[in-house]
Amino acid sequence: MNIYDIAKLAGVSIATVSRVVNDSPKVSERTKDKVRQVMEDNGYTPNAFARGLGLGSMNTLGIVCPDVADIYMANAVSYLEKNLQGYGYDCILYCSGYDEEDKQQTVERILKKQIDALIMVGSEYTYDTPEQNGYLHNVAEKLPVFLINGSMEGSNIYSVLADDFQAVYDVTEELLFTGRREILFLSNAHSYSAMSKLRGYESALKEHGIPVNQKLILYPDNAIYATRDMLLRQRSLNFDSVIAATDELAVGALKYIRARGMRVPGEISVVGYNNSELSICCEPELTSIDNRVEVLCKTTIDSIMALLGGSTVKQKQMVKCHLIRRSTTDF
Amino acid sequence: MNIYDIAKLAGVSIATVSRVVNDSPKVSERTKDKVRQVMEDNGYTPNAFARGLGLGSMNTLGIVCPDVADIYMANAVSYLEKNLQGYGYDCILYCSGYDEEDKQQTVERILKKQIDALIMVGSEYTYDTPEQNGYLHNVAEKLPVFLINGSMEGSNIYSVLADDFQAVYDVTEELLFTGRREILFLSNAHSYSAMSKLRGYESALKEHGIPVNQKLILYPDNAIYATRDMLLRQRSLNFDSVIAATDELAVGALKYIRARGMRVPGEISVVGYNNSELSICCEPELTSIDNRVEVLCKTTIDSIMALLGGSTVKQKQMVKCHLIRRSTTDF
DNA sequence: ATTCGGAGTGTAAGCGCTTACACTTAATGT
DNA sequence: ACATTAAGTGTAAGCGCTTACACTCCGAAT
Repeated sequence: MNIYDIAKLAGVSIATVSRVVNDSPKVSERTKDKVRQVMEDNGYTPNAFARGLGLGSMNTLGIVCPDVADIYMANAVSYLEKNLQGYGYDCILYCSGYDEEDKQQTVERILKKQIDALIMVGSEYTYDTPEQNGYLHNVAEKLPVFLINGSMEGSNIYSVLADDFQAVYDVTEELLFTGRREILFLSNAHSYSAMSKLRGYESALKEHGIPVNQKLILYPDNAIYATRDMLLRQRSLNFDSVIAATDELAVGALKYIRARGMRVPGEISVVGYNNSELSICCEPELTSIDNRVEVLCKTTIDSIMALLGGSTVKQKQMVKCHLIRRSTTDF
Repeated sequence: MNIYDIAKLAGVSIATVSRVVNDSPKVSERTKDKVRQVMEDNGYTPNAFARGLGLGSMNTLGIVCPDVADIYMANAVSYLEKNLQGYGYDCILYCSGYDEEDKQQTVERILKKQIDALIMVGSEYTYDTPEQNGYLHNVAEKLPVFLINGSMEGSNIYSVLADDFQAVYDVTEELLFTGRREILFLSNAHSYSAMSKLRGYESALKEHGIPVNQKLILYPDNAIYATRDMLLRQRSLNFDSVIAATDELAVGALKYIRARGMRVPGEISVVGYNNSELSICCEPELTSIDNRVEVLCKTTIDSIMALLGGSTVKQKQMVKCHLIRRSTTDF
């Protein structure tokens, strides 16, 4: 059943059928009704490939993230998909993995699809050196690339970032104000946002004349047990508070603290990041920095729509984080 | 830059270029190398729409779930996407919401895309009456539909289910064996798998001569605080154990129990469902039924590939659950 | 009465690819 | 030496749609 069949059945030309499908104002209401009836009666759906060929677009975006199983990314993807619907866009999801090679391979796959724009969720897609940049620039040559929490210079590349630096700077200060001096920093990776957080931590310490102790900066795998076990393996590690780059890391720290029989926040304060479901699941409930995925995603969507609509768009936008105070801190 | 340009530059016909793109054995290696070189030099990517038009497929599947922000579904989607990659399939993700109307609308959107098969994650896509069936059958007329945790009769519809009935039956028995008699059952919905779980609970009680107390069957929203608060609102609710249809509900129960100052599992045992990250995040760590998303998804993928490969496939397959024993039960 | 213009519709030329079929070589068998 | 075949390549006809352009009406303007 194709456009010719419908045209024949409705007694019109294919051009008219096409116009009805696209709700062109050039067709009289009477004709529209007639054609629509025939389409409905025959369960006709226009062939998307053919439309894509003719129109040059199938109204599809790509969303890439290292892994949707990660709560944070799942939230982002969920928000993006649900809100892109309203604009008539569908989303192809790519889980690229964390591995450089896999990420590149994912990009190859994406290039083969005819996508209108690409959204990359996660600071894992930030690169400093030109060689690393390479593959993303290849993509950007063909379609606009939007980085959420990632940052990269380049034409056709746009980033929306949380102000992680400031958020960690501020919370570090708060910990200092409540008398904490040995603040353990748990990072999840060497990604852009992880680095921003770390710099926020270091800057605040320096600002207040506290030397940065490298032993207090750890990089466990981003999982609860992995973090707990790594901490348990450390010999003679003393700290009176923890800032973690994700809630998983923070909960891992809580598990460690519990294993050592210490009190939270009495002996050790803990601050998590992302304000995920984990932060209200654990005991005591976790003070966590909310980097507001929804706002990040909303901003990104607005930019995409503006760009696809022909407007020009800011290449870099920043969103403030919020500190959500719960029971693992005494401020 | 299209196939004609490449053909001209390589000094061959477009048929040959096409054959090279599709790695046809009918082209000599020498010609392949030459054409590939030209393609590479010019950064040529075949137009996916045109290929789709010609081939009748773009190797794309649809994945629908109510909401990827839900950890359980995020895990499923993640597994599906990562493993479908290897077969050369990309996935369009649809978050349908829980609302009937929204689900229907999602299906409309899906029908407009040219997809090879549809995977629906979640028992929310189960229907008993023919009228409700309607819209899913419409889809199934056009492409094969695979339900993960859903169940529906119909041609071109395939379901892969966890044996939730047996899992809950068994764990209910275990609770009875350890002397529990007032088992609170927390359900998340009236979906198919939720019903299976409930029937498992009721059957086990009946089997052991314990009357089913309807007051002990509750349906909170599937969120931690919502569950806790609902329990706090109940007057004179006594129970010595909890079986929850999700980990969120179970953690909500834990929060309630803590708020009431009771001990787990001493005074109250708790069993969750899905064995998600939450179950190792909370305190004490949660005994949870693992319905093995990976196995469900793996089974589904195998079925899809078999079907698309032309084989016939079982319309209904069942996967056994595993009980993961942690600290909220004393068995 | 005649011209003009706009509304509605049809014709046909793409869009960029796949592939059946035809064709050209060159190798093989007799 | 000639028929036969296989391997490699080209030609052209789709695939199902969009849309520029042409055309036909018919009412309004002259």
